[in-house]
Amino acid sequence: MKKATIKDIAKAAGVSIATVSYILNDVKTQSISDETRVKVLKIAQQLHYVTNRSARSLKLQKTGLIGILLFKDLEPKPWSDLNYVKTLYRIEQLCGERGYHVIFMQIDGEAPSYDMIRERNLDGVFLINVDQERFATISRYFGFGIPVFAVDSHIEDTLFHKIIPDFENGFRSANARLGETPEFLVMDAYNDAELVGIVKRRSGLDEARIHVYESKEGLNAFLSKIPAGSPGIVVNEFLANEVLRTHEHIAVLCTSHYPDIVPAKVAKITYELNEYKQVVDMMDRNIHDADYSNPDKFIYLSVSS
Amino acid sequence: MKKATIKDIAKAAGVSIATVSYILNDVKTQSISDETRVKVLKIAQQLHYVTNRSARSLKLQKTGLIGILLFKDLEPKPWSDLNYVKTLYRIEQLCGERGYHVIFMQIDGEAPSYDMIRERNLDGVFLINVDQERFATISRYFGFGIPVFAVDSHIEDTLFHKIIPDFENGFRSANARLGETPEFLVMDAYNDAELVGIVKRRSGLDEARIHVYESKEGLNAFLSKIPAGSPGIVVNEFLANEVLRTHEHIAVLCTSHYPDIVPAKVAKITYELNEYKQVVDMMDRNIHDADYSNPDKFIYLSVSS
DNA sequence: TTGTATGCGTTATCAA
DNA sequence: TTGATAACGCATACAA
Repeated sequence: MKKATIKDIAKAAGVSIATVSYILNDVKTQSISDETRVKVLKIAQQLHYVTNRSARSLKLQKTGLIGILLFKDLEPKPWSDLNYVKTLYRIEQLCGERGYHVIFMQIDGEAPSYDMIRERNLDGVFLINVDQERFATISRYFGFGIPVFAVDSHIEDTLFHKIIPDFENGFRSANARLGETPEFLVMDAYNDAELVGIVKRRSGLDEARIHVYESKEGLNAFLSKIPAGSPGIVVNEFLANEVLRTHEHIAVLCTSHYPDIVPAKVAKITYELNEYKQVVDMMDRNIHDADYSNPDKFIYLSVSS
Repeated sequence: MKKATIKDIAKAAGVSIATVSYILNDVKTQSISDETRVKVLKIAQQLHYVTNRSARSLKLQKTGLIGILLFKDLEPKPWSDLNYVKTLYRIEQLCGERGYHVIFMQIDGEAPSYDMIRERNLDGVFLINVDQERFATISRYFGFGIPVFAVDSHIEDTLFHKIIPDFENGFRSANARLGETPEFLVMDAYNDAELVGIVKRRSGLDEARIHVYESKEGLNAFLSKIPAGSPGIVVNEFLANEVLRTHEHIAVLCTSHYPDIVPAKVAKITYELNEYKQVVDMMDRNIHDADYSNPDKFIYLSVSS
């Protein structure tokens, strides 16, 4: 049993292909008699018609496809997957609500091929965890006006949009929750040196008081030099439990969106995933109006209240 | 700057469209002079030509698209995401190596729309965590000969392939590692009642000695009735740490592929993700030879040695 | 209010 | 060894 096409519907209804297309797409500039409209719609349903996206894409030069490219960590941390998957879920859901379908692809190894992006004619792209170097390579593959968003990455580039947690307000809230000025900061290494620098600067703490996580041993060595009871801040909830063994007076910035793993009594700053709604809307507009350009190149995930 | 097409190459090279297509696709039945071949290939590269998959799909009636549909849990557990994402990564990678692209979609809510499957003409589909009921609905959407694989689900259906951990050998290894007969079993509730039943039966333990996890409180109530020191088995590494507080003599079946979260001293049974290679190969063959049919409807992830 | 005809970029059949 | 050309299924400008 082959799939029904517009032609099949037209034949069954005794009308032309064009008429069927008008009705199915609800084209406003055409006026169709109610009689033929209901007839065609009914037959379409009977034949289980669905539109063939390959054909439609070819015709419209729009595929309705969004790429989510995940750049794998060089040395993966157990928790990074959780962060990424949460982002993936959120974006997929929002794209789905707007009628887009999502192509998911991991970027791995030294010389990955980005052909997919051009072969599939993606309407928009999200890059998760991209670092500066690979970004330079990949950015040559589009820039033909398709909207690109970098998530959890900091890119020195004025052309593309970036989405990162609002560290500035995050630290402000953390300080407020601590009640006193923090004396140390423990943070994740991320994938990208730029992003680490940003977090460091936003924290307002001296370099000497900041520890970038590499290993449990390194972290413990750092903590052993901090007097017990000193107030501190931890960026990334997955590092919090380790710190809590020795230092209880901390506030945690839950940048991985899994606050539940931190004990309830600890001060937690969580982030909204709601900003992605704006982001996907922005992308949507960008796709429809080729000349739409938005000056907000930075989108910050806001601190939950 | 518009994207170059075969036509552009043909014009630039002074040959016909057909010739270019033959060369690019390396069609064996055609013989092409070396001269034109290198000329065309060179121009194609200069123009940064990539094939337009919409057009190719339309013509070939094959899209090179594999769907991975993730059925969200009704009450999600924090660890289930980790399991799913691991599977997603693995399948995407294997599909990518074989030239397929992956469409990822979450299935959620009461009345999800499965139109994507038919609109995009997927070449193959993986269902993750599907339950019996939704499977019945979705199975009507294909069955037009496209290969379907159910992962981490147990479906009463002889038409489709299922992939689940090899519980039988898992329990056998666990028993061996314990050194004595286990006296209790703690396991995850999964999404699907069928799968729970399977695990229970394979364990060989009485119903009264089996606890299906619902909440921490329930688990602790169950454990409080088990004498300390009794040997037991835990299915799913994410439950292990909770059990370990009171019962140390356990063996853990790491069905979520994150064995690292369990302390090193504990007996762990891990599963291979290698079987997915066979699975994707099977799918690949299925796609190319429409009449290929494989009798092995069950694929078990094997226990690591 | 409806129909005809063209083209989107490919692949593949047949002819040259 | 190459080239015209007909589909694939759809959307739409233009005719009727």
